[in-house]
Amino acid sequence: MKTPHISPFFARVYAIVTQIPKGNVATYGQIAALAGSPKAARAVGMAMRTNPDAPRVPCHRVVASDGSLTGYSGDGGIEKKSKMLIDEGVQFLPGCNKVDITLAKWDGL
DNA sequence: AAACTGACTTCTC
DNA sequence: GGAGAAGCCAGTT
Repeated sequence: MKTPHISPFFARVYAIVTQIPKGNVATYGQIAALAGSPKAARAVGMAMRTNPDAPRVPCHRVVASDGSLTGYSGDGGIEKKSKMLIDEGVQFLPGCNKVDITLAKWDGL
């Protein structure tokens, strides 16, 4: 693996996202807190948008604070993202295009 | 070096 | 309950 010229914060975020267990999801705020700044949710989102290691970083496991799927520059957009989460075993709220963060939120190890 | 932008979060109406 | 505005962090231009 090559060393992409990314800032340490980005690397930290990617590491955290990569460590999210299957069937669970994490919020941007949670990742930001683990990265060292609980209010850097926006920066975390930017890291996902940059996503230099798309297949390596399960950015689809990262959702908003209320479980809403946001962003996803990949193919299919939110639709594809929700589909992947369902395939991973993440519970979704009925009638809403959001994940059941109440049950699927990552413990943060 | 300064200003703008962005896949966020939270409060208030 | 839904919509709008403000605040925050880090990166990019």
